[in-house]
Amino acid sequence: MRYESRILEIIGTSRTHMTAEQVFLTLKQSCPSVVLATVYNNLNNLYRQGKIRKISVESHPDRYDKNTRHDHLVCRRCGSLADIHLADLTRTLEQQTGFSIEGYDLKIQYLCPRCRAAQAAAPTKNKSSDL
Amino acid sequence: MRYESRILEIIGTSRTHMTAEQVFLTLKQSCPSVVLATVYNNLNNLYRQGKIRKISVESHPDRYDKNTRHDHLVCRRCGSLADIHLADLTRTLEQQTGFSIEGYDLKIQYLCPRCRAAQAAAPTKNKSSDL
DNA sequence: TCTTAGAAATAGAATGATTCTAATCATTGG
DNA sequence: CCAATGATTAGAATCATTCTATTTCTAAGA
Repeated sequence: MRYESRILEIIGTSRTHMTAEQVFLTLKQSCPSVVLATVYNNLNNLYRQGKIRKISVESHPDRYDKNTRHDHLVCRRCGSLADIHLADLTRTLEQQTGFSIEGYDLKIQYLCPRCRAAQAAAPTKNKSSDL
Repeated sequence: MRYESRILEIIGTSRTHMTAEQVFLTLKQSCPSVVLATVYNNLNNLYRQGKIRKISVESHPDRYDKNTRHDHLVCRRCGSLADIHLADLTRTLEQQTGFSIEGYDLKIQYLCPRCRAAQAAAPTKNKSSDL
């Protein structure tokens, strides 16, 4: 896993939620010979090892995020993701479900500030960008 | 939207979380001429209208579910989904985030009873079935 | 140092899910 | 009866992701 640490670094330092493609393009700058499949392999390994998170938003490619405990705000209009740190629910959920749980994903749908503004101005439909 | 109500009915009465393909196959029994693209169109419309839910589990095709407020248990081994009714967090989340929120998705990772048993018996890796 | 086994990376084809495009088919209002 | 509009169909196209086969590395022994 020659690229693992580099990929981990890229994801760890990114302020956005990158797709495999974006990770690939970034990595390619320092390692021009790397190939997309390798990035997928590495991302999957890191994910299986629990070192990164994988976030699927309907109708968007999967995104990867550092593994610190936090939740996500998802804009229902442009699909953009924002991190948010909320109280940990693990305890509560274990009590409520009666299961031993391994984790959870909480995605909150809202209208991001940008889309809120856009919608106020003109109720158009567009796909965006800075996820 | 000739098929909308029928599709809504199929999803509403299903005890499982169906993929577009499964909805298609079921619908085809009563409407043999229907086509997969139509099912996708209808599902997307219903989803946009907020009449059904769309659930994406990494590495599995999207699944559709009735729109009653509930959460999901996702087996990290076989990807199966189970419904669970937990207390509504909307209020709490609005308070904590400071945003007006439109909804949320809570997916709890666990090991489903079947996989728990399988793992106890033999720690094999298999993909399963009854989502 | 040379050899080799196993792991990882590469290239590119293949797959699977989903969307798109264009053509056809109702249904409704005029 | 005739557009006009919107839904459906067929099938191609796209996009993300995985797979297969081949090659390259690397590290451990001989």
